[in-house]
Amino acid sequence: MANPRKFSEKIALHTQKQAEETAAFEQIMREVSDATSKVPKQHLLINQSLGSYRGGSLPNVNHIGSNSVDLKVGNYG
Amino acid sequence: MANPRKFSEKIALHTQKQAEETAAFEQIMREVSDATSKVPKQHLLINQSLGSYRGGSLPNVNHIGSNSVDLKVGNYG
Amino acid sequence: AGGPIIAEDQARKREMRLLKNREAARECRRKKKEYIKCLENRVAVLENQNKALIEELKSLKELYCQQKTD
Amino acid sequence: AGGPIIAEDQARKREMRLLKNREAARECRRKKKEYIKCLENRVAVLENQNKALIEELKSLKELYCQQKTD
DNA sequence: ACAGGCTGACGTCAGCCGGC
DNA sequence: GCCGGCTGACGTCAGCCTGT
Repeated sequence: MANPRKFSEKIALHTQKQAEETAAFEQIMREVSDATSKVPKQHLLINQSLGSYRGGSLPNVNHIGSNSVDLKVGNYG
Repeated sequence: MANPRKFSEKIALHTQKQAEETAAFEQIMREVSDATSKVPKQHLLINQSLGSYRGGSLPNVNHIGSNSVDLKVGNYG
Repeated sequence: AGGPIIAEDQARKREMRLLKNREAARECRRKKKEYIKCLENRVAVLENQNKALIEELKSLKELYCQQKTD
Repeated sequence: AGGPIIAEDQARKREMRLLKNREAARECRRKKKEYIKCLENRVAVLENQNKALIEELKSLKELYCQQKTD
């Protein structure tokens, strides 16, 4: 049941899990972003220029004909 | 070069990446654990009983003959 | 007699089975290939999310430690 | 004449190629199967690490927000 | 029970690419 | 150049599982 024989069901399970995990990932990223955007106390300092840089290059599985979806992560700044 | 033809090289690349990512994962987990173990200010309250519970069931790819290694994550409490 | 006629039917039955299984094998290979692509893509996505989560954890930890010294 | 002898050599050459390719195909199928298992196991590991990182991020965020109200 | 759909494994052919 | 190792794709056989 957890490991079906048909490839269609395996693909369906993986796409479903990927959708759920991506939703949870984006949710926690937004929550942390919202929590850190509210300045700690009343300091009001703009110290968010460096330290939160997200600019990694994407793994790029096949580079052509790989039907890759949702490979890059958004910028939750 | 990034996508070899031989299966041996593909497996080697994946195992290498997995080792690096596991090392980075364990390192950041230890760092966060050490940072949170030092009590904030001088409150000295033991409020770490609930909220940091890590006891998820493991995905269990094949349950037999899957040669799974490093499937479970450690408890960095 | 009716012997050769029955033999012809069995031969056609066999060819039908082979034809069906031929097309099924093609579709099965296609699905298997698609499944491998799905796994590779899923690995890439999880890899990026892991890196992003680690970076976010580092940033939040630094913020937490900095604020703890106040 | 030497015609049949050359034909025998070519036949043995062919059988040798077929035998070699036979064993190579078996090993290739084995490696492919092992590669798929590797991918599935890697997905499972990344999945667990992802969940653990998200939980750690939640806990640290709560600690950060709680301390921010002091 | 029995037929049919999918898949695992086999052997073969064709093709790519690195080394001689 | 050409030759040999690996792999992609094919058709076939055997086997499992489900629906009838």
